[in-house]
Amino acid sequence: MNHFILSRNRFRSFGKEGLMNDVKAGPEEEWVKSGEVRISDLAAELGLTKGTVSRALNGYEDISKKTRKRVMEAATKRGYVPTTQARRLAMGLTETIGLVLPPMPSQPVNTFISEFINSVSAALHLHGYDLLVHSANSEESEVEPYRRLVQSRKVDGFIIFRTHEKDPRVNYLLNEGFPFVTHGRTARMAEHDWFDIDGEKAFRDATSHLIKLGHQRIGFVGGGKEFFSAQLRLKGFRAMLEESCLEKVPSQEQPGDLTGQGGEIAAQNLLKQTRPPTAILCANDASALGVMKAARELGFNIPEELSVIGYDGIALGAYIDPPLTTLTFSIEESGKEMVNLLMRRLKNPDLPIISKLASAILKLRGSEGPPSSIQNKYMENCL
Amino acid sequence: MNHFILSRNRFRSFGKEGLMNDVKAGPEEEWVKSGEVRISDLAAELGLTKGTVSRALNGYEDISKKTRKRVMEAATKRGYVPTTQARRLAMGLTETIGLVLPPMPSQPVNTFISEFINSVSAALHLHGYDLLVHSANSEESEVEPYRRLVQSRKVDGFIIFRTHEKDPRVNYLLNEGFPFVTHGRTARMAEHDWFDIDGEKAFRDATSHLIKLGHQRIGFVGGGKEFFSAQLRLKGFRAMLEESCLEKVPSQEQPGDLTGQGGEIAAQNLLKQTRPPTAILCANDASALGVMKAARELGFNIPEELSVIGYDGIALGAYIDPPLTTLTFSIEESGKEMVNLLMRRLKNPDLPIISKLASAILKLRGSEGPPSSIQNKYMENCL
DNA sequence: AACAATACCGAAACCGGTTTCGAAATGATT
DNA sequence: AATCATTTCGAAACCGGTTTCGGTATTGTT
Repeated sequence: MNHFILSRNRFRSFGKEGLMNDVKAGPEEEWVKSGEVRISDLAAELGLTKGTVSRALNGYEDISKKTRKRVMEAATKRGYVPTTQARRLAMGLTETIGLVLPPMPSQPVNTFISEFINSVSAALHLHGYDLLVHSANSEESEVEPYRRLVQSRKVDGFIIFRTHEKDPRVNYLLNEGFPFVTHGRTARMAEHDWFDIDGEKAFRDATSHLIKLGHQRIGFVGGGKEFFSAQLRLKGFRAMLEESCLEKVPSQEQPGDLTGQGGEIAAQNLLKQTRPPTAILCANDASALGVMKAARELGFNIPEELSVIGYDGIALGAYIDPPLTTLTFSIEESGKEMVNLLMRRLKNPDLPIISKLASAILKLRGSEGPPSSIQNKYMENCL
Repeated sequence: MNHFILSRNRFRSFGKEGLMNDVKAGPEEEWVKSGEVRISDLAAELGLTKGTVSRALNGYEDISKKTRKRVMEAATKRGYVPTTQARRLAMGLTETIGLVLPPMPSQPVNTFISEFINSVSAALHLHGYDLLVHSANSEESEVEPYRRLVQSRKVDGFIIFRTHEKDPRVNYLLNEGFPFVTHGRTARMAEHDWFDIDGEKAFRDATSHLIKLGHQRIGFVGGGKEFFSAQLRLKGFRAMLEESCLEKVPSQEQPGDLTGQGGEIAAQNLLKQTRPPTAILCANDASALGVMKAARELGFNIPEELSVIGYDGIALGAYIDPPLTTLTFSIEESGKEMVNLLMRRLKNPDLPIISKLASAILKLRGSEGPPSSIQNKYMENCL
């Protein structure tokens, strides 16, 4: 339990001796406690200066093979691991990336986030970087956490997700010249690296799929105007309707908020109309679940009387009845790609902006099908 | 974009001047770029030494009110924020807590994790601590990430969740004398602080509820022997069966693995028996969803022919059909409590071990009900 | 053998803070 | 006014590394 105490200044004087006594030195001179040896200890033991030891360990060319070997062996034998804080201070970087969680909605249905954190963290680790996860306080401004992390120099860069079209976080970081990558596009996407899923194409595909099944009145549950991705999904939906010469009924586009509850409300609005849609596209799986719940309660059978398609591909969707058809993409790949973009930027801040657009695929699981009565008049007109 | 460069040694010489030129000094002497002023700059500006400035800012008693005020004002005016890395190095602590994510199962249904991270992160922030999230590589030993983080001194303590009865992480950290708190109990729980939900009582309650509804053959889908909490839940289940003089049929206890898929398999085993259970208790919600899926496919109506109860209270459970009855607890409270325990330990490593046991409550949502045919013979015998 | 080139390492500054210690300035006491 | 106690601050060490610079010792060249 002394680990914590030993590292404090006021007890510094006992530090070294206390350590020595504390160690049960085995017959082979083993050290049971690890991480308590400093570079100066190594240097003293080897009769070198700490500068030399440091250079030896870091592969500098001006160290002879012999001493390098000696240093290496002593280091592994003593279990030397450099103190991260000191190394980072000296090198002027934190080797840490910040990820700020959005304020949790009251109904968190976000299996996405944990998967995303996991993949980002794993990818960062390959580059020797750590992930600092910060939670956003819903009372303060959205940029406040970023500002704090930048000012206190706790991170070298950010990973931002759930972008808005006009994103204050992006504005702030661009203004500061601070490195970051977004998951999702913004109005200023030409000025920063980004990774995104082509939601527009995804929703074109999904809409097209529904149209081919014979649907003519298709509803849409969006994800809140503040999210740019939701806008793009709506755009794809509209574009495909237009292409197919289907009527664009404004009342069939509902806002939503990416939660189950939002989906519920949106579905009620859609289904209580005199001519309700025969299919509903949802901006994410959570709202799709809300839609399905509302539909059940209003007596709509899925998929016979109502087709539902979500977006995100959450695993849970496969376990409900009927299993949710959804647009999926690899979260793991997303995390990896974003980390790659960010690492590139950190290594060389002056490289040109790059971006990557991945595509979602439509995973048919059973919550969609042909409408009960098929009428082809519009189709014929168009083709 | 020069933020990154300026902080590097090789360009240090331009650093200061570069800053000054870079700043568009407003009429009121505003600094648009923040965080580029060091304590030595402040000291020079005020004609003080950095030691004095530091003590003034940190509220030492040996600084006159007048100079303290001068220093404070200059600090806020210049937007001075101490460089975290330097402060931490000097103080010998990292102000960072580590959280290692378990290797993600192929079917991640963990809305729990993101909520937990969120609440822990928020609670830590109140104490000025950061959260370092690390992902576990499934190929290496479970303790390896902890060892690395300890040796490189990246964190001051850990938050561990999903404990095992004999938990190698706990063993390692206890051996190192390194601070941590667990979410869940272990065989050595007398030696470390822990927070847990009383899963035993929760499952007694749930079982009791089912028995009162008239169920006599109740199945159980566990969570893998490796998780201590799953064991305790099983224990509560068994205890209540015993109390009620119901037969404890071994074949009605299935292992499971806390995933939807595991629940599916377990349910198939349970329901294909000649006398299948009329109710199934699940170690978590994810497996409950798997159970419901398998039940549907085998033609069991829920809740008429089969009652299902889960554990975790994930929000998604409310959106399926029927809504999942489950044992819930406040994840936010869990996070807060654990952080409190850990902070107490960090402040004073020698305090006695304490623990906190919270209780889950049974949230009835509709996936359980009386069995189709009620027989009371066992009940009578017992009472 | 004398000299230049190279390999190798020590000395010292530095990163940006915190904390200890002692000296000077101030105030209180006699 | 002299003495002593307090306030207040400067000087310097320190945390644990990294990196630059320069000086020997060694090697290579003619």
